[in-house]
Amino acid sequence: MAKKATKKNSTSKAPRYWLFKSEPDCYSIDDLKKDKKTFWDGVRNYQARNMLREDIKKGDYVLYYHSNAKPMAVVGTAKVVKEGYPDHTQFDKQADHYDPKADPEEPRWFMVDVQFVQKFPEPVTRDDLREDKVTAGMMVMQRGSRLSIQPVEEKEWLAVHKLAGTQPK
DNA sequence: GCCAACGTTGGC
DNA sequence: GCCAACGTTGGC
Repeated sequence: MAKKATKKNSTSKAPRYWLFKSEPDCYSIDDLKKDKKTFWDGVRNYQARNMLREDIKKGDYVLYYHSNAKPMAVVGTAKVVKEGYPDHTQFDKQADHYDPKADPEEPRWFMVDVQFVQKFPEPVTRDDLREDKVTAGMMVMQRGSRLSIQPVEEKEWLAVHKLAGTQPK
């Protein structure tokens, strides 16, 4: 049944913002810069999966965060160029994130494609993020925040760019 | 290297 | 369905 046209449709209106974590030893902002574009494979957490499958839309903006690294920091940005589709590495026995229980008929794990946008002149470190009132409240700064895909607010997106000394693109 | 926070697994 | 054990993440 069709929804009433008067229904407020706030979800599809504004551009949306996310933070993607990556260990630079595994795949860094420089790798993305070199490749221009990549598929974001290997996410094996249901909460993150749901965002990849349902919430993250083409054109959304991504803060690129280096975890388990020196320094731990937001190091640049990317944008979503393809919405959620099955992560083929779940079926690949050779892959790091092979999932023996995954069923090709009903894939469990999803990924999106992201395109390089910019690398910040300097990384915005956790110390930097902690010192700014807005960015201090980001999910990634919360204790025990393990989610590898996180929603970001527009004001946080803007504040990170301010700290980076660069314009959002 | 340590350990807190979490998610997952498996026994009951 | 509970919950203890275990494994992983990820900051410090």
